[in-house]
Amino acid sequence: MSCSSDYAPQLRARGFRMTLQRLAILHVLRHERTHLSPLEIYKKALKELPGLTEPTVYRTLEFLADNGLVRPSYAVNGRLTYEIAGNDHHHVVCRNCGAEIKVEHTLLESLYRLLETTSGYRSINSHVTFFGVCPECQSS
Amino acid sequence: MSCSSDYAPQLRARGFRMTLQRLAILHVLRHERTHLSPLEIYKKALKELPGLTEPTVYRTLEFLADNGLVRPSYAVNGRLTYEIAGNDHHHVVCRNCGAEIKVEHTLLESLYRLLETTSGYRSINSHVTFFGVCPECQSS
DNA sequence: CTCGTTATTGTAAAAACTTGCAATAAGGAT
DNA sequence: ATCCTTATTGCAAGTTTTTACAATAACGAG
Repeated sequence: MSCSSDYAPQLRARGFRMTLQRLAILHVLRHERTHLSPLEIYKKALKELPGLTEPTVYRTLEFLADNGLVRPSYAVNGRLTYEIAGNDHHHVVCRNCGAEIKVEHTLLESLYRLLETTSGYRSINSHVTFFGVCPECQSS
Repeated sequence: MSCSSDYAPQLRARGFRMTLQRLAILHVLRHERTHLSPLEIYKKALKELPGLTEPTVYRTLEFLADNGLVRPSYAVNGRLTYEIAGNDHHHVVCRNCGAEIKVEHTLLESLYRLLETTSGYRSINSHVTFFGVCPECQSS
C-alpha cells in the first residue's frame, strides 16, 4: 500500500465520488499526524492543489467526517479541528494550558455499551474531548 | 429565594463584577430550561436590556461558563449552545434527526474517576455530548 | 472512447463569531 | 455620598464558517 491508501472504493460504494480536493485534504491529514484547524488544512492543501477554496475545505471535512475518514474534535477554545481517522482514541485537554493526552477507546467501550442499552440509541461512537487540569498546572 | 438567585457574591469573591448584562443573560437562561444558541440568547436578553450587543453576549457566555454558572454544549451541527448550570447531566444526540436525551452524570462518574487516575489530570468534569442514532431513525 | 447524469466545486455574499480599544460603570476606599 | 481603580461594555472592524446557485468534472452506461 502506497502512502495514499485508496479511500475511493469506500466512497464509490456509497454513491459518492473521489475528487482531487478530497485527495489533497486526506493527504494533508495523513501526513500531519495531529489535528488541524480548517484554515491550517486549507493552507497546506492549497499547496498541493492550487485553486482549492475555503468553502470546499469546510464542506469536504464535514463530508469526510460523516463518512468516517476523518475525526472531528473540539479544541480548547471550542473550535473544531480534524485529524485522520485511525485507531480510536479520545482526548483529555488541560483547561489551563491546553496540554493534551490521548485516551484509548477501550477505556470508554463499556460506557458506550451502557449508554446504548439505557438510551435505546445505537452506534454511539463519537469522539469525545474531556477537559481537566494537567499535573503541571496543578502546582499553582 | 426569589427568581434570580444571587450569583453576585460568587463572582465578587473572585474579583469579578455583577453587571446588568450578566444578569439579563442569566435571567434568560434560568427561564428557558433548555440550551440556546448565542444568537437566541442575544435576542431574548435584548428585550430585557435594550442596548445589549452581540459581542457582549459571546464574551459573557464564555465568562459565565468559565465560572461554572452556565454549561456549554455542542449542537448537532457542531455549534456551541449554552444552558443554565444545574444538576449535572450530559446529552445523547441523534446524528440523523437531532433528537436528544439527557444522561445523568452518575452514569459517567466512575469513568471520570478512571480517567483522573490513569491520566493524572484533575477535576475532569466537562459536559459531554455523545452522538448516535435514535430508535425512531433506526427504522429506515 | 464519448455521452449524460448528477455529485461536487467555485464564486459571491451572508451569517456567525472574535478582537482591539476607548468609554463606561461596579464596587471598594475615603 | 463621592472618588478611584479597573473590570466590563459598546463600537467598529476583522476573521471564521455557512449558504445558494451556476459551472464543472467524476464515473457509469452505451
